[in-house]
Amino acid sequence: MASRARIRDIAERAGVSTATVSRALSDSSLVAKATRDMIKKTAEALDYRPNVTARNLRIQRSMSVLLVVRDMSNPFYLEVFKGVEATARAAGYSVLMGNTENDAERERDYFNMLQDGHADGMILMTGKLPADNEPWEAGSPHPPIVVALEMIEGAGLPHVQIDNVSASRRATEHLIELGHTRIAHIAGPIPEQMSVRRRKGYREAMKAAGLAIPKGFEVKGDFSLASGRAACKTLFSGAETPTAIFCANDEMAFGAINELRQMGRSVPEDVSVVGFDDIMFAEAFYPPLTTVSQPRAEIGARAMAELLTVMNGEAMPPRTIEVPATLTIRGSTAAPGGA
Amino acid sequence: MASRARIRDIAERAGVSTATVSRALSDSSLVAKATRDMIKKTAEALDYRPNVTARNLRIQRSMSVLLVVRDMSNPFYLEVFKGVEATARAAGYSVLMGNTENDAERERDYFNMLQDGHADGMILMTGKLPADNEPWEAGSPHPPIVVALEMIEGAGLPHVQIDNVSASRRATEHLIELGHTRIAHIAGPIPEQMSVRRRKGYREAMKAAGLAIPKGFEVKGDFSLASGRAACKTLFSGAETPTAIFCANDEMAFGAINELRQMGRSVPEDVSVVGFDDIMFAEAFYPPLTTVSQPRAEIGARAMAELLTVMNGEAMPPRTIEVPATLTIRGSTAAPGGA
DNA sequence: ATGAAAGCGCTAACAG
DNA sequence: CTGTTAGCGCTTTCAT
Repeated sequence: MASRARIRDIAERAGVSTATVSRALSDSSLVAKATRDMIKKTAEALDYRPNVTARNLRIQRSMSVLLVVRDMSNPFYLEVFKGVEATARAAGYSVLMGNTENDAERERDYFNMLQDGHADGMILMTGKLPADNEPWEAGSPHPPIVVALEMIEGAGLPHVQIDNVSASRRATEHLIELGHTRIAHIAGPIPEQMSVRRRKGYREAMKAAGLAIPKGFEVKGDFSLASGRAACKTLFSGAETPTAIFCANDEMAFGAINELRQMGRSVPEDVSVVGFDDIMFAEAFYPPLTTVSQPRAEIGARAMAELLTVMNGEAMPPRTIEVPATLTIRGSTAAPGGA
Repeated sequence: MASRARIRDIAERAGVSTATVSRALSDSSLVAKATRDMIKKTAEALDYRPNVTARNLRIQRSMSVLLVVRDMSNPFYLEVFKGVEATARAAGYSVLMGNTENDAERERDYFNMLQDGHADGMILMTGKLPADNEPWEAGSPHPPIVVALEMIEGAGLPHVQIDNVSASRRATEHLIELGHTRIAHIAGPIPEQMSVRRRKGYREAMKAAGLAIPKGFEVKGDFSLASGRAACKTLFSGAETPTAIFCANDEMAFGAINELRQMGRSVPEDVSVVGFDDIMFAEAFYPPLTTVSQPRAEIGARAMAELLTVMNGEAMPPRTIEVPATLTIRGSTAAPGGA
C-alpha cells in the first residue's frame, strides 16, 4: 500500500490550488466545467481517495452512527442491522456496532462515543439510558438518539417500534378464537417496558373475553430458550394446567415446546403455543410456530431514517413511529383437545 | 450537548501547555506526578473527552476495523461478531459492519475503506477479494486483512478457520459408524472453497470406508433452507435413496428434515441427517440436530487478534490458524432402519 | 472562477 | 520535566 495520493498531489499535477481540487471533487458549481473534468481525471489517474478522517475533522462530523444492542448474539437483531446498514450506507454513513451485555460501564462507554465525536448519532435498542444519565429537560436539545424496538419513557426521544400491546392482544385473541379458555403467558423480564406491554396485551384480551387468569398462569422468563423451558415446567406443575401458552418471544416458545415434548405432550394437539418476533427459524421449527411477525428490516431502516432527520437538525418534537406487526398463523396452534 | 471542552481549555484552566495536557492524559512518565494528577482532575471537572477524529488524523489511524460478510442476516455470524467485537474493544478498536450481498460494487467499496483511512484493517468473511483486485506479489506488503471462516487461496493472507475437510470427514464417519452405507451429501455452492472442502471430507470418508457414492448422491445447495428442501426432494426422486444425509450446513439440514417430514419419512428412524455449524437452533430443533460445532466466538476473537498483530506490523509470513471443530451428536442420527 | 490562508483538535519532534 | 511549534489532510472563508 504505497503512500496514498493527497489532495495536494492532485493540485500540483493539475496545476491548480488545493481549494479548487476540493471544490471540483465535490462538484461545486464554482469551478469551471472544464477544470472540474480535468481535475477529476487527474484524481482518478492518481487513484485518489479522500482521507475521511481529515474531512471529518474539518466538517466536525464522523459520518458514522452507533447501533447499540443488549445482546449481539440475539438473532432477532440481524434483520434490524441489515435495515439500519442499508439506510445508513445510502446516506453515506457507516455503522458501528455496540454490545452492552447489560453492563453499565459499556452502556456509558457507548454513550460517550457520541460526545467524543466517534459517532454522530445513536440507535438505542437496549431499552434504557445509562444509569447515571441526567435526563434532558423538555425542550432542551437532545443528542441525536433514536430508540428502536424498545421503549424509554420520559426521555423525550423518538421511538420506532410496533404496538406491542395490540400485537399481543391479537395473538391472545387468536387462541381465544380457537376456543381456548385456559391460556397462560410466559412473560419476558418484567420491569422492562416491552415485557410489560406484551403482558398487558395478553391481559386485555383475556379480560375482554371474560376469561380469568388463574393464579400461576403468568410466569416470568428472560427471553432465553432455557427460561422458556423452565417457565413451561412451572406452568404444568400446578393443579390447573393451560391448554394454550402465549410466549413473549419465539425463543421461549421453542423452549416451552421442547419441554412439552419432554413431558409427553404434543403441540398443538395437547397444548397450543404462540410466540412473538417470527425469527428466522420459527418457520423451520417443528411444529412451525404461530407467532407475531415484526417487520424487522423496516424497523431498522425507519430508525436510521429518523436518526438522519434528527441529525440534520430538523428538530420536530420527538415522535413515536409505529410500524404494523402481523400475526402469522402456522402449525403450533389449534383448537383445544386437538379438535 | 454544549460545546465540548478541548485540550486547550484544560491547558488554560490548569495553567500548562496543551502538550503537557496531552502527555498527562496519556500517562506519559515525562510529566511530574503532581501535575499529571492536577491535569487529570481538571479534565474530569470539565468533563473532557478527547476528540477521536483529531487524534486519529494526527496518528494516521482510524482505530476501527471493518468486518465484512456476505449476508449479514445469517445467524451463524452472530457469535463471530461477538468474538470480534470483544477483542477489538479490548484493544481500543471499533468495529464497522459491512454487508456485501455478493455485490461486486459493495465488495469494492468496503475494500476502499481501507485506503481512505476509514478502517485500519479488515476481517474478510466473504471468501473472496473484490473481482478487479490485483493480487499482491509474494513478499510485498499486504493491506492488513485477515480471512476468517472461508478461504482465499493464493492471496497470501492469514486465515482463521476450522479444518473443514477433517470435520466433514468426521461427520461422515459418524454416519458410517452407525452402520449407514447409502450416505448422500447436500453440498454448498460448489466453486467455493468451503463447500469444496466439506464435500472433500465426505468423499474421503466414504472412500476410506470402501463405500461407493452412487450417481445423484451429491446434490448442490446454496446454504439456504429452501435449497436444503429442494436438494432433499431431488435426492429422493431417484431410484436409489439414501438412509443418511450429510448437509454442508445446518440450515440446509433443517430444510432437508422439513422435506423428509413432508414426504412422510421420519428422522432419524428412516433417514439420519447431519448438519454443519451448530447454529443456535440446532439444539432447539426437532429432532435436535447432530452437527459439527464451530467455535464461532473463538474464531472471531482469534481473527481479530491476528489482525491486531498484522496491523502492528509484526509481519510474519501469513499463517493459517486452525481452531478445532467438534462433532455434536444429538437426535437426528441413528442406526439405519431405526434400529 | 480561482488562490491564499486559516484552522478543525490533537500529538510529537525539538528545545530548553 | 515542560513549552513551542509544526503539522496530519481536508474544507472554507476571504480575497482577487
